[in-house]
Amino acid sequence: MKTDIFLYNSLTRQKEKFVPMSEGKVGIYVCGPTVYNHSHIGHGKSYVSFDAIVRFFRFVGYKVFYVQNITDVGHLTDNADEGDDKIEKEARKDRVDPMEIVETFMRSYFEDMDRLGVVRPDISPRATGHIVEQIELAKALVTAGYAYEAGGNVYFDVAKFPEYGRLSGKKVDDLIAGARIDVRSEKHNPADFAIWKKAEAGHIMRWPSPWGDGFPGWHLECSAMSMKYLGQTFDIHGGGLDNQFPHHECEIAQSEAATGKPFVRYWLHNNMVTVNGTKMSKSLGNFVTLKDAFARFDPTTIRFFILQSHYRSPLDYSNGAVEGAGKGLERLKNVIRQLKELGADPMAETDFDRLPEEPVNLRRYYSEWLGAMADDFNTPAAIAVLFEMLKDVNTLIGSGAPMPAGGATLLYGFIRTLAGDVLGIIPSEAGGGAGRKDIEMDLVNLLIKMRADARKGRDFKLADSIRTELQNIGVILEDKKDGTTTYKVEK
RNA sequence: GGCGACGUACCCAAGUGGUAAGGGAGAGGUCUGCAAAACCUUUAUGCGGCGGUUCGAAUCCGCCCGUCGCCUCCA
Repeated sequence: MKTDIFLYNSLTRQKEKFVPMSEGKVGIYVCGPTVYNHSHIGHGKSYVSFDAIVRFFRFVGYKVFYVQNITDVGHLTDNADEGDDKIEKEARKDRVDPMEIVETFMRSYFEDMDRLGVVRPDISPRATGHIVEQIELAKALVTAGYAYEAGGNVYFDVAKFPEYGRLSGKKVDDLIAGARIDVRSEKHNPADFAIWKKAEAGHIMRWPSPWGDGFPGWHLECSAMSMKYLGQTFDIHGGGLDNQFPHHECEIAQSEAATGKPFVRYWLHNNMVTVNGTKMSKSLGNFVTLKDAFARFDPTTIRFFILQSHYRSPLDYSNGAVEGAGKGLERLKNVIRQLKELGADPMAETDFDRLPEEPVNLRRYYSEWLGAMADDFNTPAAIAVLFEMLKDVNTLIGSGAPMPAGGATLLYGFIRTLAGDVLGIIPSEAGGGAGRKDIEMDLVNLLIKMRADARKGRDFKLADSIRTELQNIGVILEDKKDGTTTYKVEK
């Protein structure tokens, strides 16, 4: 391992040194989306954050097994016990099969994540694909006396699990005191939550079970699937802070009651996104979808914006803030472009064990970057280190001093690895002159040549006209010091 | 009402006991036919307010003010 990693464990409310269960390996489960709508900027923050975390673990040398579920049944509109199934509700509205809704939005989700540069999980298990496992878990809980059946529903008996509330810092008594009027008298205790729901007549998504036709409760899937793929006890469970209670609390209760073993060793929770200062939520209807954001900003800019604040800090989304981030990112991209022009070999591997201190002190910058990331994945601090390094690189390039042999390649590889491979904030076509191909590229180059001729003849009126007209269709020309002109395509 | 976070320059945002990172914007400069872009320099004696602990606090403690979140679906 390149370094020890310290992370903030929600369970103990303090930073702890990460010690894996199995040397060199780490198992991570992150709560995935319920696929009944397009993903919003909050999903973006959550999955980009965990993507950076996973990438960093891999960079440091861990073999990571990353599981992230897709919720395609059981998530109700009101809470774990009441309301319609979110997916089934959408399906009714559109008069389609629920699985069509699932398919549509699951694809939409992956499409958005791909654009954000989120590396796909190793497994994306779906709740409907694990009904058997969920029924088995429910049966085990009933058998062990932790759950009971009532009218075709199965509830977890919170009173039997004294640890309930530990993760979120809540007391069952307080919950009961603050609970809404309990209309379901069949529950032993108002705080009990459903692990299996009876399917009423007309309910589309249903499966046979020992308690009659029904469907699994939302919390149950994460227990069943995480333990199936990662074991009864595993290293890291992540998710949004809003799921800490009740979702994760319920997962712990179900899992530990069933196995008698600790469920998760480190809990990681990312903070929420607000929009112009207020919370974004589906019920308020003020959420910004990622597709909305992409219509305005480059996905890499969104990713950069997200990683410029800490995953445990709230993030306020506003056009101005993202624009500012985008301009900062341009500097990074520009350096990449310049290093390419200086002949950097993009394929060369970087040896991080043998970094030079001259002419840029890469050894020091690497050490600082690594320290920031290892300290609870402090991506904003890590990015700041990269920008400090950028200043040195720019000074070096601007000084006109000869670049040492392999210098451009080394600097390029350094940035490429830390900013690109780990943080994912360098788009794959970074710094390339062209954003379009073939004939369009040739046409632009033709116009550039015509403009160069006009300038040579001091016909600045024509030259400026060409520049302006190109700008009007989104092609920005930039005259270089050596007399050449490059262009970039505006998003 | 219960629980928990947070409040750092014009904006965004690191920093959890040793004397304020980074980005944007602004200002000055280099370059340029001009422009754009790029690059360089610069911008908080102070970290919501008032007390306290300490040789020393943005960092710890107390109170107050303000914002946000969870307690009901949400990443």
